[in-house]
Amino acid sequence: MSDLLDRSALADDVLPAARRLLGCELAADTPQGEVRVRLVEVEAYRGADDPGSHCYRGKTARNEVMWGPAGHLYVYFVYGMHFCANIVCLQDGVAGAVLVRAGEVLSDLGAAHARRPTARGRDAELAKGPARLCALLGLDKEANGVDVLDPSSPVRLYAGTPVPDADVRTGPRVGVAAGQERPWRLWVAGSKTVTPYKAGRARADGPDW
DNA sequence: CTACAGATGTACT
DNA sequence: GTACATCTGTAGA
Repeated sequence: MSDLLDRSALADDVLPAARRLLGCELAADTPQGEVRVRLVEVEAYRGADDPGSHCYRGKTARNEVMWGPAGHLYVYFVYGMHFCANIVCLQDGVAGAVLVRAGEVLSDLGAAHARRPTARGRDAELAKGPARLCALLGLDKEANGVDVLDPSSPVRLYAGTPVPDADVRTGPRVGVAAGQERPWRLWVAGSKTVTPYKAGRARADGPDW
């Protein structure tokens, strides 16, 4: 058990925020009890200069919370089927968020498998991928805008155990215009729960953290 | 591993 | 209408 993450860890810029979110623990109340995961893969988005961001074209009803204060959830529905969750970063009025892409289950595995039968008993598939992680934690449009740094919220973000620099890997994003190859995807080396597809090539030499 | 079908919100033309 | 801006599950090799 650990304390909630400090909100200031998300305030400065999306890349250091993403770096800090690795190793944090996201917990949600579900009918099967509290489900908790350790974040092992994240991806940073910043509205102003990222064509891949939902906010690149400005504020809409859908992406509104991404423009708000840090520490809230931005949950959106995609492809008519799936939910994905971001943790909002930066100052109120500035669009930025970190997409949570994968996690390792820390809570009861039986309950987790009951929530995600399509994992077919494979622990590594419980929360591998942003929509799977949302399904596991029960995050849907009801969770949009929730403050995960409020201890009374149904979804909470704990500081967890920081990941050493030596274990952090970064990769360029794919499908983004040339010149945007900044290491905005970060993951924990060696985790079996990281989405391997669209493999941005791993690099141990990140920016100067 | 690769391929593609899935069911349908959101923002665009 | 159409593409999709952050996909998943299943089938088949």
